[in-house]
Amino acid sequence: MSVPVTMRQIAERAEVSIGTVSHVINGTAKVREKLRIRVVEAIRNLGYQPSQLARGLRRNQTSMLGMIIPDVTNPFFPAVVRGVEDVAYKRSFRVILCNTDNDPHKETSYFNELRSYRPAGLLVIPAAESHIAVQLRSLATSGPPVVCIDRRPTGWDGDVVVVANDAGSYAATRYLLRMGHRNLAVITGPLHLANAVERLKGFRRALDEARVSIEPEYIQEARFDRTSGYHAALRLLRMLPRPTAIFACNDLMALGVLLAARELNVSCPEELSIVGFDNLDFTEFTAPALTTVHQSGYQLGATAARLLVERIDGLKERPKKLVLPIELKIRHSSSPPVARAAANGRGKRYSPSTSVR
Amino acid sequence: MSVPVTMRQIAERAEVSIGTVSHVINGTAKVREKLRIRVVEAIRNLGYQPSQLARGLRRNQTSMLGMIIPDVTNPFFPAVVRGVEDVAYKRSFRVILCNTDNDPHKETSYFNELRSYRPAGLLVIPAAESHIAVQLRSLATSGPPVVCIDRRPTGWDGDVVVVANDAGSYAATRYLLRMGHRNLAVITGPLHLANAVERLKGFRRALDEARVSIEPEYIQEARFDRTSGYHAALRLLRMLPRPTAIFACNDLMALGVLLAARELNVSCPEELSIVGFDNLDFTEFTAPALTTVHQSGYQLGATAARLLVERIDGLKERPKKLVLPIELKIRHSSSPPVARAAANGRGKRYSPSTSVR
DNA sequence: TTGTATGCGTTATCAG
DNA sequence: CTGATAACGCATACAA
Repeated sequence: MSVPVTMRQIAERAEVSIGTVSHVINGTAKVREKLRIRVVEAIRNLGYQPSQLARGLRRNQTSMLGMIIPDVTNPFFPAVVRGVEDVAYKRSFRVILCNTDNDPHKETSYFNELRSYRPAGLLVIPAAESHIAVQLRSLATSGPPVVCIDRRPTGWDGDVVVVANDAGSYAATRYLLRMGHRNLAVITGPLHLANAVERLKGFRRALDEARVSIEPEYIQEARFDRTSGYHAALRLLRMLPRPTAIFACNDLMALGVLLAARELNVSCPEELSIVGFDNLDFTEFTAPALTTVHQSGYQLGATAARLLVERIDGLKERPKKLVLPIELKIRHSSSPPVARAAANGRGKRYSPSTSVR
Repeated sequence: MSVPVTMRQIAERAEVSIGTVSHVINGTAKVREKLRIRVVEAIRNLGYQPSQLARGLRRNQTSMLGMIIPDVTNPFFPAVVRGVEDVAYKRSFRVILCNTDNDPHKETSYFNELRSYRPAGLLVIPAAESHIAVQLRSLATSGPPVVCIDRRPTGWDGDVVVVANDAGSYAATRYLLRMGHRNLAVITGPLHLANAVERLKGFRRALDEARVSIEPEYIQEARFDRTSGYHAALRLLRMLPRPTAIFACNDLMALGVLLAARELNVSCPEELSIVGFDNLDFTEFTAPALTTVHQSGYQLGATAARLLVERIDGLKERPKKLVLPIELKIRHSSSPPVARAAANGRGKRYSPSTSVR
């Protein structure tokens, strides 16, 4: 029992051929009940566990789903992983997770290595500077099916599951505008990322429709993390006139904004409204609680996994682009601009009685 | 180029035998420079990628590290994963992550399946009701090395990396006692978990040393998540006399306590001091910011991975238990008890002038 | 229905 | 140093 038990041993134990054993395991041929039982018992008794390595080699396919993500530590991704996990597990696929650390080289190396394990399918959330599209295409015909999540790498025209980024920031911006803000700033993600671009686009669209103009320096590009959001906010909050509202294109950056505001003694939401994007757990517990655009990481993952499984099952339709809906969660980091903001030089739109609450 | 290229093809291309190719790839024998170059070029040109499946089958060992964790979604674990990732990657091991959803069955099935991929080593953070110890032992001699992280499953006497749980809660409790609290309550994790028990033990030890007694109902067992922490806090806060301080054995539960306190209009820290454990990111941003016991998930993972790699390299010493240090982070959810608390019937230790701030 | 034999892509053992 | 060749554990086409 110390050395791994193989099919041969259970064949001997059950006094059948090794081929028969394989058949009862895979249900690939009818086996006389008597023998079947003997085989099953032998398997149980010897605690036999088929070698995935041998099986995969022979079939040229394993039952693993490879999943490549930029950073487990980013609080948005774990929910996506869970979504994938749950639907994969039901279909008896196992998911193996690789963390690229947002490093394109690591991404490439994981990608290649993963492939050589012959996974049934691949799920990838591209890294920031990902060049993965070229490798992805190379296996478009021959390799396992791939679906990209959350970000579409430039040059990739296969399956993709994303959220309605554009609609999300559009809704957030409209909300700010309706409350009377005219001095809006935005902190975007890295603009070589498709989703960062889309979020900026939604923001601009809302502004254009409302015929509100924006100074170029009110558009700050950051890296989707807290620190870069914090620094961008510092720059913004020192500008004159100071923006009365900042839309941060994800919650991590919104948190950075909140921290910067605290540091500069700019009160939120009285002097500064902040809106984020993602609806991460912590947004409920910051002070004040963050208004944000909700997107479901879990649904993102689950949907992508479902699509991937369909592809594995042989779905031949042309590449799909699935877009998940978003929802604006209004909490306490946003309010109408108050007179104090007007002191910065813009017109007064509120009487002094609209005081700080 | 559409079908995977094998060693045979690069052997033909380089006009050498397949064995030679293997030798240049693995450096397992000296090869004449001329041939070596030809081989290397062929590999580059054809974009050859060795089949990990075949290699693993032959060697009965792959270069994967299997990692089993209860729940990616639990904010403490991603840091651990990152720690593992970083040291593994440097040694050119790839880690494959499996999420058990805290389900012992899933844990077992992942464990067995993982084994059949012949990973070089296994890292496991046992699930709550884990019975994995028995399977772990079965492979103690024959299977790949295993190191357990964070929790030692009952019955497992192999390698383990944990934090100084006992010392952590001891420090937290002493701190509360020194500030004058005498009416302490604790919310523990599931008490079949070794680390939950240790944290409770540290709490008790501090109390015993200070000769402060505690009513049994002031010790509430919960499940290490926010919801169960919330409910436990609700129960606690309705007791008379009401505790003036609650030590929650992890931050998620501490957050639950904070929420419960808000709901019941019990102000923190004036009427209730809260101390957590873990020092998750969000603890800095709650209102008030949480005092908590810091433990480094990253170090936990990195240390465990280092130990595992040593074992893979053949380290034969007897099982190690590595204990990582902790550190108390004092923030704003804790303060000396005030007179108001005394209204519950306990002695007055503070003059009324120590008012609510 | 069941057994036999071949090959999946490598590595490792041996001759040469 | 290099080239055959035999496993590794399994699935499968084919024979019986």
